[in-house]
Amino acid sequence: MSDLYDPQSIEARWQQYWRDEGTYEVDNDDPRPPFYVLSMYPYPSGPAHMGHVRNYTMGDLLVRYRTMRGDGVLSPIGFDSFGLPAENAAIQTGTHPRINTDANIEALSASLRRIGAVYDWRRMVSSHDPGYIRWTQWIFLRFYEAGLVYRGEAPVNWCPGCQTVLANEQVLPDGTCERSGDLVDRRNMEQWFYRITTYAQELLDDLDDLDWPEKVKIMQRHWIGRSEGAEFGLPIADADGMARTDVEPLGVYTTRPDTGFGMTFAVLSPEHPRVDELTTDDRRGVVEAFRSSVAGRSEIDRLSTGGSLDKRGVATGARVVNPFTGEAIPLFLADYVLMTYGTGAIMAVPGQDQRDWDFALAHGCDIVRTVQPPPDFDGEAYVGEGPAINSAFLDGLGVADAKAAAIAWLEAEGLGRGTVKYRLRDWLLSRQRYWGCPIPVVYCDDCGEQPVPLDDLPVDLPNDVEFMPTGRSPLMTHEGFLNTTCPNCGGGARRETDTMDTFVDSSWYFLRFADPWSDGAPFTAGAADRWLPVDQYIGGVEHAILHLMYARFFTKALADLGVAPPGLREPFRRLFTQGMIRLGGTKMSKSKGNLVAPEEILDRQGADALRLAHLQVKPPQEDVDWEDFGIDGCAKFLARVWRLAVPGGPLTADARTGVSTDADEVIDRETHRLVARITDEYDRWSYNTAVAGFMEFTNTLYRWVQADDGPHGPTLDSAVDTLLMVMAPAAPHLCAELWERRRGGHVHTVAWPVADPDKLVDDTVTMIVQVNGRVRDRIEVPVDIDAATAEAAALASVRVQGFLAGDPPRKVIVRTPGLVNLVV
RNA sequence: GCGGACGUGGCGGAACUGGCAGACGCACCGGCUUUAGGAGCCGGCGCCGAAAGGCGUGGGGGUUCGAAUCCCCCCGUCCGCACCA
Repeated sequence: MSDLYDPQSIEARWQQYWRDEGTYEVDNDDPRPPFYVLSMYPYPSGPAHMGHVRNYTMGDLLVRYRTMRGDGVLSPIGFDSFGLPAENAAIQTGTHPRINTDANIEALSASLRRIGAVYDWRRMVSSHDPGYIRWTQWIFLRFYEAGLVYRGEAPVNWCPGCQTVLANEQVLPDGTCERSGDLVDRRNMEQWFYRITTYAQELLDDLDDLDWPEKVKIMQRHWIGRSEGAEFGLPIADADGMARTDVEPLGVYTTRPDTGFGMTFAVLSPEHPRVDELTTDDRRGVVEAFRSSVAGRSEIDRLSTGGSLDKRGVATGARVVNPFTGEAIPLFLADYVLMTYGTGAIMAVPGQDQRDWDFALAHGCDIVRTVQPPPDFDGEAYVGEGPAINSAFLDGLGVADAKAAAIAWLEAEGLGRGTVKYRLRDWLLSRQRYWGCPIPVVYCDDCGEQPVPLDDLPVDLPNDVEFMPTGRSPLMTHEGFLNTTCPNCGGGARRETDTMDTFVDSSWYFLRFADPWSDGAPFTAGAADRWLPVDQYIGGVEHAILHLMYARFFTKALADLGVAPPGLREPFRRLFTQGMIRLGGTKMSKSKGNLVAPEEILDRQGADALRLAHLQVKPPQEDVDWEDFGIDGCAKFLARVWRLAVPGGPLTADARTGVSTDADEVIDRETHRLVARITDEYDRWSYNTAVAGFMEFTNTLYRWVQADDGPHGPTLDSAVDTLLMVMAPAAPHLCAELWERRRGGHVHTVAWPVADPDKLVDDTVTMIVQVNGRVRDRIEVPVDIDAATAEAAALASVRVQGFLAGDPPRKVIVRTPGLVNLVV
């Protein structure tokens, strides 16, 4: 063994040790208090990139720290191994996705080990394991049985590049696919959905109690988009403008029922089922032309076009009756009214809605204000608070009161009712691709749609497939897969060829980790009860909506079905979102080709230096530029610790005399302060300052070691040992190696040190003396100094007297023992 | 447009509850080691000023004995969401 710091040799050795010894394996009957640390399920794209390193370094630090604190820490790992990249690669190279995926999992696993991240590898799962597929399908079928899955025709987002449909969440604001970047178009297709909207209210309410970044909670609230309003009918008007009683009224939804008296027209979505019925013959041609011009456009395109409103809507020729005023008002179609929100029809109130205002001007409709704007208001539509006007029985009421009164009136008249709507829509889970979890349903000519019996799971993917350059799923033409028997009648049937969105796989993996050996259920409720919810979940903010919302839905649904413990309402108690790594000002990503490979750094400076650099460079939750990383500085620091701590080294304590000096007391206090400080910083994710703490303490030790009147050997030894303990979660290899050489045994299994509170305060402190808030002197005083003595000491200062100019201070503020402020 | 985060030396950042602004690191400068250093150790390092001292946390105002921190207005950067009825 060399006495020089040689990360390569020690890191490989300890990585092997942790694996061989099973140091971080934890059983479900472990007597220690359970603590579940989880980093987000990675997609295995090959060796780890810097983003992985950052994520898994944070997680690993916590795993090791909590273990030293005495917890039985569950630290599992698995791989989100289904998905398009592997299938696209298969299309290009002809290699089956399973082969690439397995190789990538191996590569990523090796990377994680190389950065020193430790897991209970016995619990590893991958989405494409038949044993995992089985339970993903089992959950689907249980949801199916419970009515949480349905198949329905719906306008969907079709990505021509991916040859599949996408969930709304997977379409970017500019209307392109988040994966391929292709422009998504809109078509009607028969698809599978998870009924996530059943849980909309609970998903919203339960956010309040989660210890998550406020930013993520706000994003989720917005995505769920609860709104309160009223739904009511607009009677269809006859030629005289009178309400017809022989035709169903047109249902509209509004959040502003208080402005009903200002409704001067109404607007229908172009795909509304009643367009044909209501359009008058003279308008039919124009309406049809408008409808077909809108038909091909994606929802996002329709909602984000800024074009002038006269082109974006047409009159139907029909009129409806405003039930508030009894007047007949025109009915239009407009592209921005969507069939998928509310009732697909709106009442338009130009006085209180700018878009309606603009539309009214473009189409010659009346404008009536029903909320009194303030005197200085010079805008057009007024959306603020104010008393109702021109509104009969609502006049004078504020917005909230007027809303309530309007709803009460609608209900009393039998016209409508108060309602709550959500922006959240059901989760479209089917994908027309091969490399995903097959949807376990068959279609029988006689019995129709039939779920696959639970005992027949898993429905696995056939391996003998050919990938077409078109991207069309090979399942659609694979006779062996397609042909099956009906579980109901035993006759011939065809399998569903759609597979599941990969977000399904990541919606329950954290539960499987609790008991991956379970063979009678996806996990045992007891194990889930023990470990869940995850005490600390760690990942990227890019999953703020999709993954986290879906996982929350699954957890709630599984609990309600009795699969998960009934009290388990949320999967992740605490969430930490770490920042991303940029290079040259842009996000590092494979597609941008600006990746910095961790391997070179691991080869040269080692895993501990890379980990430390990630921790030190910035607060963990912030984005960071790769240019700002100080790997060399961290490597240099680690070598400094090595020289200080390695037995027989140039600076180690055994070279010193055994004579105790005053320095012993000082260094002992410093050591206790270090423990208190690092413990606090670890607890609040202040890893960058923790690294500063290691460095400061090391600098202090260096000065003492080289001082003539420094501490004696045992005191210094104890200080160095403590440094190794508190650094062990951050730089595990170096600390394990030095600890073993100095003390024997394993630093990661010793108890976390505890600071003696008495040693955290000195007998004296430096008291600041200010004159008019400016620091003028510093005086060393006893910690228990009283106010009068402190004031006297401040006034006695010669430096201070120079600023008082002989006059007594007008006012004296004393904050013992730290500060005296003299005001003149 | 709406929502959020943020703005501190040459650079990344620190200052947790209103009380020493600039910890720690990088870069730079100097010294030591008989000095081969891209090694090691020690020291310096906000700006102006010879000094005393003054000025300093994006800009402007305010609260306070005291503000990087709290309040108001403005400017700028980044990130979400975006014609949702």
